[in-house]
Amino acid sequence: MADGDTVRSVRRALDILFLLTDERPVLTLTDCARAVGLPKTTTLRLLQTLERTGVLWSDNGRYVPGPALLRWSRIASDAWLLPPGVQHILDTAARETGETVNVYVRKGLQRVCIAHAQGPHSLRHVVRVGDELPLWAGASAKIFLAEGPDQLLDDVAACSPHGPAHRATLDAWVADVRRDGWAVSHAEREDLISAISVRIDPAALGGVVTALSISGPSTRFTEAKLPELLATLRRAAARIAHHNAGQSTAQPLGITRLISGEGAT
Amino acid sequence: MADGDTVRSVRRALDILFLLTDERPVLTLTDCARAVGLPKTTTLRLLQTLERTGVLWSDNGRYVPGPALLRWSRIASDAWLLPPGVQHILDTAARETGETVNVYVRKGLQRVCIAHAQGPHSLRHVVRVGDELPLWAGASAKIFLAEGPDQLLDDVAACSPHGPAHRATLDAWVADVRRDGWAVSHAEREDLISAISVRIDPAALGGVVTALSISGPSTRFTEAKLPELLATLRRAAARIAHHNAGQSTAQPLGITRLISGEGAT
DNA sequence: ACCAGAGGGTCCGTTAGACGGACCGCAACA
DNA sequence: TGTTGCGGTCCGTCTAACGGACCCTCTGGT
Repeated sequence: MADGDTVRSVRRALDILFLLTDERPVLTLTDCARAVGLPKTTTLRLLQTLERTGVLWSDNGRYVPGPALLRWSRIASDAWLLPPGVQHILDTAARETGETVNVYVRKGLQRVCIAHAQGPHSLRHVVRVGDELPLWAGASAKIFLAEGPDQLLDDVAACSPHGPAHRATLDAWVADVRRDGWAVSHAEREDLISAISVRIDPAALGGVVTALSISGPSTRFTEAKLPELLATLRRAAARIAHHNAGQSTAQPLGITRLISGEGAT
Repeated sequence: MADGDTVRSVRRALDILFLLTDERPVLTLTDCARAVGLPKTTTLRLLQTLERTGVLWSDNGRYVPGPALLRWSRIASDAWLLPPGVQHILDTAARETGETVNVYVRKGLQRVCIAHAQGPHSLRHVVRVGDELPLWAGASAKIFLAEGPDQLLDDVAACSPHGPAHRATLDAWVADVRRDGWAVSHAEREDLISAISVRIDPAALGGVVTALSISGPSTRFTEAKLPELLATLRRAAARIAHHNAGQSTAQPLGITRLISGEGAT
């Protein structure tokens, strides 16, 4: 499936929707057009389409998130077993440590951020929900590698920028994680960034392997600080597991098998 | 702006996304194709487009909500000043009364459901987030009419199925709401359905006029039951207002002026 | 009062890209 | 071993998305 096998106008419409951020939840025609690099006419037509379907609301040329997004919000949170209370747990951990807290799941040879909270530090590591990161580096990547089959290690090594020789490193990481129950990374994927990660009990999340991580500038992730970060991390992971176990109304969702399923995208 | 001024393929893609519901968060190609009435080929192309952008995830022909929906979830909730805790308040009210609880805002000559919770009764009134209802009938409609300018009453009466003569009824309703602070409706818009509604303090919601309502089969909305329902409703409205006032980090959002702005769609 | 500039929105001829019928391969089932 | 139902691919047709030119309004400047 080449990229051209997708519908251009739909891609463009989604590009526009992706312009929405926490910081700028209001779009204007000209801003959109500039940002997505399309003529105003085309942009307007897409915005109007989004508006008429309730995805956006508009008035006087200002476009804001519409109720359709709220509808999907509910469905998506349920499907991902991320009830509202989980966000509060993440926020707490972010406040306690001052750093960025992220939740990842694996999708094929990538890990995807499905929830996050940011601490107060002005120098912070920013990963947004939906962002995809590789598996060949990073603290949470190691969690997934340790859970996956050997085949996964082969596949990841194969597509690693360090080449197939990276496989030995992966094996060492996996051994560490299996021994310690947690993982740390310093400037592996990106300079200056460190992270520490643990697994959330999959039993509480429909069997989906999920990694919880705290990340930030390496200068704040010293050996001396790690135990404290790890403690916060473990506490948060336990609270999430407990929180979900509480409302065990959680039916076996389609997503369960889906995410754990193999097969590189 | 005629309907033809919107992009067909985008409309179709959104139609597919609207197939997602709480009950059926997993889509398959053939199901979608049947539901939206399109050839499999076209449907597949749209699904693939949604998948490649992270809006859906797929594996073995099963499509589930993707992380992009989670990303928007966050943004939409913030923009609408509906932090996670609000849902819990609605759920509580739904459990206490056994009925359906809805939150509406006005958009032009319509009211739109922006949040809801369902009670345990198997016979229940179902309104989903994003659904648009008219202003010429219904308990929460009366709340909005009482808040709006006289012009609004004219416009609503003009498009009412009861004809312009309906204007007198609207005036009477408005007088009732302004006197009592709440509204009730019995089988006004739809047979067998009753509802009771109050206003949530706009000050807590960025100045947006918002109606909170409880609705269900008329047989359960007897005169004797109304005081109890009203008490629950008022308590929930106060809790929501208080909850939002608490986290008054709520910056003045774009949506604020937008929703309160006049102008029929 | 007048102009300049920017922004939202409309019109319409062109053509590229979305469309969908025919087809394939696979798995379950009889 | 034929049949059905499903997810997915191919490719010629033609429609519907595109975008340049244009208009209107509002705002700020002088």
